[in-house]
Amino acid sequence: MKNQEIADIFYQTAELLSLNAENPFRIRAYEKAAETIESLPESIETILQENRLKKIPGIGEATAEKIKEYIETGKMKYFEDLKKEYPEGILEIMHVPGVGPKKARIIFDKLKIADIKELKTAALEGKLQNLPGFGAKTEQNILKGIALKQSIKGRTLLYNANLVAEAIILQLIKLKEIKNISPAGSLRRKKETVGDIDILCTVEKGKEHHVIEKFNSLSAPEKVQAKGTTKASIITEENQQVDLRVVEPVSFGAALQYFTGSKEHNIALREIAAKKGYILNEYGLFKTKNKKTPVAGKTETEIYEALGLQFIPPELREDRGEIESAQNKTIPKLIEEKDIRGDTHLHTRYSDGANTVEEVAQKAIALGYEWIIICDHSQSLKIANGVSITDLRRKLDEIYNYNAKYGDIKIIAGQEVDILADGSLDYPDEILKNLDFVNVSIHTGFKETEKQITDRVLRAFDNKYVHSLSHPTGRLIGKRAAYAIDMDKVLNKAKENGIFLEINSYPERLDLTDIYCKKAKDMDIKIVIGTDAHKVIHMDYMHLGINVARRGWLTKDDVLNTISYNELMKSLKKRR
DNA sequence: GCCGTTTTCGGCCCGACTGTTTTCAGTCG
Repeated sequence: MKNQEIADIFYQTAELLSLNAENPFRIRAYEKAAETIESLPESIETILQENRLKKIPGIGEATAEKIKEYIETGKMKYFEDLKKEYPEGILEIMHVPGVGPKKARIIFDKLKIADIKELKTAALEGKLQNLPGFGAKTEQNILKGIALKQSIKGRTLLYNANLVAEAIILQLIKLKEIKNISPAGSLRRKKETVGDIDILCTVEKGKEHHVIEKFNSLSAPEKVQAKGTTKASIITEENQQVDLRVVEPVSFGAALQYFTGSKEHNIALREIAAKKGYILNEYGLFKTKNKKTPVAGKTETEIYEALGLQFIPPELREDRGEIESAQNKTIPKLIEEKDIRGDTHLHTRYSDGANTVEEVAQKAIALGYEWIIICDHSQSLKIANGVSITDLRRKLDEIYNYNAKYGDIKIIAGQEVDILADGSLDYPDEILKNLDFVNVSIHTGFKETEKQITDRVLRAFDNKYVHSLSHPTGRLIGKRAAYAIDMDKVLNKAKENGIFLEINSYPERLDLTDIYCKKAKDMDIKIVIGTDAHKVIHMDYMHLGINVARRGWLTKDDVLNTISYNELMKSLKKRR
């Protein structure tokens, strides 16, 4: 799949064009093409082969040609030529907070500075403040920006960002001036990683500064990035940037909508507003001719309704078809936490889990579950204390006895079975057939070619005892890329053989991703959500899997965790 | 560069904050 490579080239093309002060809409067109390609659920090579490039919204004559050229030759001449105009480090300079294309260009043109190191030296020597449009303050801010860039985290796992946001909201909510408070931005959209944390609150007019002051006091004074009457920005101890926006209660819905984004979703929404003779901003929806009295603004729902749209859940707001769907009133009722009746992927002490079968069962009861599936690692995975055949028999006995003795929860006997190098499974069929649930996965050979890995998985799918593929792409967010796997082929075979795909809820996995969930749904492939808990406390990660499912447009009916024990057992026996 | 039941040419989302300026450009989200 060359999707990401091509998207990255288009992103960089846009940045280079911005240095040249190109037509901003042309720049935006490249960005839009990049965003679209990045979130395609199929390989762009396939789309090219089938001559469908120009059917993709945002891809036109020029970008289609460039994609074709890149796939066929491995190069894109237009981009290569643009790159030659500047030294490599210039984009890095442009990424310093406070420096954009205009300033980067001046720095390069006037001082021939080509990387961050030189930029820092020049700032320390006072060489920047005399540049046109620069001053002493700009120079200091650039130094601060360089330090910030080096210290601040990139994107943070959703799970961790949530903890930071919750702590701040807990502090702010004590203020009596605050009427409403809510996370916004990618945090509210439940994106798998979060850049800046956005928090929105409403405050009666005239009292904003109390709130802003309190917010700014939550970080070291020198880490306050901005403070106005409606907006402030700090860096927390965890080096996490947090932005607070303050609006009046009458604008809560409009502001929540606006600051939740995504940018692309909002742009599309405002285009619709303009066509209907409205203007949409963070204060409300207004008639173009009367910008004083809003038509809507208190709630998000009334804004969407005024635009002729169904309410769109935040998780879907990525401009990936949700607006058309809302126009046609076909936004699905997304799965919710309360729909969940069980967890499909739990480890115990039989392999590398910290708790006993009984402890896991007790936690599941506390969560209100009806059933759980215990899936420990299989025998060859020594590093995770994979379960030998002898121990597996003991485990099955224990589960059988538990179920016979207690009626409080149904424990289903499963295993997470390794797919070996040749695509065979880590237990023989006569063992597999005793398991109620066989969840296969890859833990070895991450560096193999796409064909090798894909073939292993496809061969595993041919085993009639297999039910599900766990963490299908193997990625660890921020640590390890997905292994090379042809997801189109995997999805097709899963469809053909009735194999389920797992959303692994572990904070750094979240694998399947939202995009493939949507694709699986469209192909009518069922999804299972497993927390992959290695301690009972990890069983609380279920909501993270649900976030992914919701971002992937999944309803209750698309996910097997929502069905009863009897229905589940019936569907597990289908293939055998 | 993309796009089209108001258009194949002329549009393309909107506002806050900061710093360098004397009314606005650049950056950011």
